[in-house]
Amino acid sequence: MRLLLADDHDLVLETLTAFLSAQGEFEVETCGSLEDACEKIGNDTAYDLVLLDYSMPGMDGLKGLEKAIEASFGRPVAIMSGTATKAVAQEAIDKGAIGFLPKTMAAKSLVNAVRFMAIGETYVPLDFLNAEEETPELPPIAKLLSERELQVLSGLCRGLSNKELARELDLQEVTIKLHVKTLCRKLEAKNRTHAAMIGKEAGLF
Amino acid sequence: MRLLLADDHDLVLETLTAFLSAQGEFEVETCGSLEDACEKIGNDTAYDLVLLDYSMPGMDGLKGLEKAIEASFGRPVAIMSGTATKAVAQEAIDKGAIGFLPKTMAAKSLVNAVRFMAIGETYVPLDFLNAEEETPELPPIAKLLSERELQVLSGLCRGLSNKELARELDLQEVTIKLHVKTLCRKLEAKNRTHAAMIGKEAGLF
DNA sequence: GGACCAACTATCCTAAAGGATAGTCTTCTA
DNA sequence: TAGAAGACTATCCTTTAGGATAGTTGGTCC
Repeated sequence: MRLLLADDHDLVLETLTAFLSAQGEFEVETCGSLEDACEKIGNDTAYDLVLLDYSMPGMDGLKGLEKAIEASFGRPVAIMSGTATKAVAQEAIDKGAIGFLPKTMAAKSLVNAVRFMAIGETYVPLDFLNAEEETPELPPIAKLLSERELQVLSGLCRGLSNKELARELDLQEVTIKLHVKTLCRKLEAKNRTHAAMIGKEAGLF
Repeated sequence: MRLLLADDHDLVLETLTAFLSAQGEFEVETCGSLEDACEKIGNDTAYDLVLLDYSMPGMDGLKGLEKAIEASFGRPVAIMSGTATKAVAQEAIDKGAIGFLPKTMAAKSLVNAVRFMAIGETYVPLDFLNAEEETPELPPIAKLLSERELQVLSGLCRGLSNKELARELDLQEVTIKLHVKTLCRKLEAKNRTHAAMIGKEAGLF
């Protein structure tokens, strides 16, 4: 079974290669960028599985995945990552990846996953998909504000005036002013500009 | 020689362990969080070297490094990371780490680095330290603005009024207004709030 | 039903922002 | 050394923001 591993972290690449090779059933080739990977895929006749690191030169999010899939003529391509979220995993699958491997998975599971994917079965670790959404850190500020206030804050962040905001939300200008005031009070902001910055800082918008 | 590896990425942890063990000269123990690492360091008499992943539960930047160093009573502790910058590496050394290992280094170099650090020598890969600073992307917007305008923009981002800004910069309020106007023109912002958001978005401040 | 609350509206007012035009410096340069 | 350019100031004006106070509506809780 022939594998292609692509990762710019040589340490990971080499140790992983050593590990898989030691299983006796895999013939592993490696490279350090998406470009090299596509070239190898194009030149060589057949890898049973291609494993791409998510944060590797040339990847540019999942655009690199699409390129690799295109180059591979339907043979399995999977994504592995140490940092990517559940959402990214889902998107990778949607874009045609045969699987998603978080680097937090056990090495033993990896072997099975690779066998699985090489025969064309989609693989994503269940515990990863079922994990709690890892960003409940957004609402500490969002919880303070009502829905309307969040809409208004969003407008502030886009530099809208009260009048424009009133039109957009189909409200009177005075009402917007009121929301801006309470919003500033809740966020402890000195004015609309400050409020917008606090919202931005908190990662909203 | 006894090593302790701490990383929440099991895949990396296990393959790395397998690789180092295969060298025949290392006895490797592992754990998956800073807390576990500190406990092991505390209980056990002597590791020749402790290797901590930079982005691991409990690390909280380099605060975790300080905790581990404290727990280790002067025995060598090093940081490894796949993403951290040169600046982080420097800071780690400043805070007492015996070394810094990017995951982009070759596995073979790792073995030498580990030997080196275990005998108390500081190790950071030269090519990593000499690498170009990877954030010259700040000035594309900053270059458009004069020094004064940047100062004013900074004030906007802190939610200051023109009057406060005038006091801070020891200028007249009208002058601040002028700067705000030209600044908005250059940034193509509709108003001060929008300008502040653009500045924030661009990573200034 | 009454108390309460949230969202919204109205009127009135002051302060701040935003814009225009003109003028004073200093500094750099043709 | 004239003149262009940048930073700053002055005066005048309009629009917007921000704040206070009071009133309406619709829903929820007891």
